[in-house]
Amino acid sequence: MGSTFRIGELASQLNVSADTLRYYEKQGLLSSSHRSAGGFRLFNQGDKCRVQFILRAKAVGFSLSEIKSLLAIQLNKSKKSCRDVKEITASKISDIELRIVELERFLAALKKLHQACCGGPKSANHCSILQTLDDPSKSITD
Amino acid sequence: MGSTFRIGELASQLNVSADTLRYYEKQGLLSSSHRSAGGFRLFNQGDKCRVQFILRAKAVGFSLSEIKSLLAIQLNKSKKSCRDVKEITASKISDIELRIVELERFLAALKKLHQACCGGPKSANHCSILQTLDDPSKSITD
DNA sequence: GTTGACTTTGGAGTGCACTTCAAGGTTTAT
DNA sequence: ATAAACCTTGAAGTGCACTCCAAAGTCAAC
Repeated sequence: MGSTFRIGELASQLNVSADTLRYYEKQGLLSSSHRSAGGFRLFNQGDKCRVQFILRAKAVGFSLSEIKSLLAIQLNKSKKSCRDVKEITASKISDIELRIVELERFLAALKKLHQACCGGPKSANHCSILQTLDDPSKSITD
Repeated sequence: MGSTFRIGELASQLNVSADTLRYYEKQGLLSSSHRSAGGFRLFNQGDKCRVQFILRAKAVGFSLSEIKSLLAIQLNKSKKSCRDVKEITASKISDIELRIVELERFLAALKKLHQACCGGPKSANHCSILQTLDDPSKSITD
């Protein structure tokens, strides 16, 4: 229940290196408060959840500093008001919604391409993402 | 119709720097074939579409080398068979589908958080992404 | 035909997210 | 008590995707 792990154990459980965890700590994404008598870092289940959150956030493309600000919603909880939280979340929500839309555009294009190709050994002259996806009227640039 | 632009014009049209376009060329994402008599790069509408594709792909999180392989579906069209294309697209499709799922998980968590917060000036003690999103049973790590 | 804005090249520098290294100190197993 | 496996720190190194620079060449306008 109240079990703790040393850095190597947590690292292997989460498929990251101990160095990476120390790096996250240095960047302020993890705290370094719990230590053994000899100075070894001790992590608990809550720390593990925190790291898992970081890894998931990274997997969907957030930078470490963005993740830090997401985590800060909780970290500075006594300092931030609900109004702040509502603002931060609203901006992240539209962020993510936009990315999902773009990803779905890609997905549709790739699926179209996937179906168009016969799958046979003939040359792929009629297969091109550019032809399938490109719609100059919809530019991503601001 | 057959109009061409120099690097600075294309760059400003697409909100990137000329250096970035040269960098893409150096990395093999753009060709350097069309030049003026004096050696200036000349881009056409097709090149512009290609860069727009690169920017969109980057925006959803593809690395330049991934984008290169996506573009290669077309570039090497005479060398690649439909079978190759079907393989490449299939793997990218499941890639993107996974990312959409993860993004939607985040989105749901953020929306929940957004609603939970009253939006008032009170402290945000009950607002935390970790509490909202975390489900240790669903790890993203392989 | 010269000014000024633009372009060329190669090479160096930047910020991010690690990764590796060296020289030690800690823990556990025997 | 000692070996083996683990941990500590700071600092240097890596790869990616630019970004900036200098010294030169090109182009359009006056």
